[in-house]
Amino acid sequence: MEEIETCPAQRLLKMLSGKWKAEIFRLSVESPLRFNSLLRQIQGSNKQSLATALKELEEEGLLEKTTIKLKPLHIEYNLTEKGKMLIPVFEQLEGLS
Amino acid sequence: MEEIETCPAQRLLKMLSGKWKAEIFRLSVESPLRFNSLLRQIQGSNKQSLATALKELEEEGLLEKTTIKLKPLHIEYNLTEKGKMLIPVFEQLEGLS
DNA sequence: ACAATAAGTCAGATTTTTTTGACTATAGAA
DNA sequence: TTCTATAGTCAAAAAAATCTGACTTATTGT
Repeated sequence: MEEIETCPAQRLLKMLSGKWKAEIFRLSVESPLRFNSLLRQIQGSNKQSLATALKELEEEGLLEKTTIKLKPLHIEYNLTEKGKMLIPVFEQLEGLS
Repeated sequence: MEEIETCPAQRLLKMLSGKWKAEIFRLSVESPLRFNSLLRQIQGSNKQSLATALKELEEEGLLEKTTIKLKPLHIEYNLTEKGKMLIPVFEQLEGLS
């Protein structure tokens, strides 16, 4: 079903809607993310949902996935430039609470 | 099921999540809202969903419902002070798109 | 008096999101 | 070589959100 976009902020809001995305985003501001640590950090969450959220955040261009080819060869998710542009919005939001 | 709140911005984000809330919020910035007009303005929406969204926005303290006891006796929804505080967040969000 | 408009509610159906549990593939440690 | 960790995927189930259509009650307009 095609959704027409009427409200300009809606797209951005939608980007961060979903049960775990805001939390993932917040943690990504602090440091690079790794799948299994996230799973442990965000209690109540589950693999599938995190995997989906990460994939979507990636598709939206807020996070980028990198394979670190060092010592213990692993995968990292980092905020992109676009993602970083959202930080002030979050800060403002937090200022209101 | 009890949800624990970890991310500070999450509550605010949740306030405006839901298919129609952002749009309703945006329209409320422009002028007071009336149920049936909203229903006509927001194409694709439906009574039930709008009723629920309005009720929730009210509970969250972003909108307030007033019965206008004049000429054609009707009901209006207006942004509260709290609601108005969110305007700059929306503006910032729109600036990014 | 009669029809229309406003502002809903209610139950049930449909859709979307989120969760569960089982399973996979690769790397490193003991 | 066996065990553990990482980083997932897949199908199915469960839960949450949204939509539909019928119905309501009060107020206006004709």
